[in-house]
Amino acid sequence: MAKDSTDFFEKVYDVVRQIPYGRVSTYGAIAKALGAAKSARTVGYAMNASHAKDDVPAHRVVNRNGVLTGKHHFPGTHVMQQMLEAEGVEVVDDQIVDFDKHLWIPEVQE
DNA sequence: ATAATGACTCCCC
DNA sequence: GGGGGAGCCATTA
Repeated sequence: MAKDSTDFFEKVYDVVRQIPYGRVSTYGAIAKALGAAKSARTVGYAMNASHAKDDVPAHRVVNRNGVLTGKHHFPGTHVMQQMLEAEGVEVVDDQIVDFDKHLWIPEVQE
């Protein structure tokens, strides 16, 4: 790695860090904010490396349906859900309740 | 450079 | 409404 390749990750981390407390965002929204709307999948890949950054709230990032698709990548089983609930985000069956209300779009809020 | 993988998304049946 | 297949992009082997 090394190189500017990490720059893409940095951009993803930067956006994720901007997600306010009690709010969530989607891979597509983040990818779009980065200028690569079709790189939603790549954003998820970047999140895979987000474990190295303890300041990246990956638990606030879900798929477009508001489903905790990446919960399996967390150390615990319901860690991601508990974290969201701890922030006031209601989660049921690995899915965020009132996702539209908790949804936060970087470029719009930006 | 090619092929395979993945925390996604869209289109079709 | 639910399920299956293809597309896109970045990383790794």
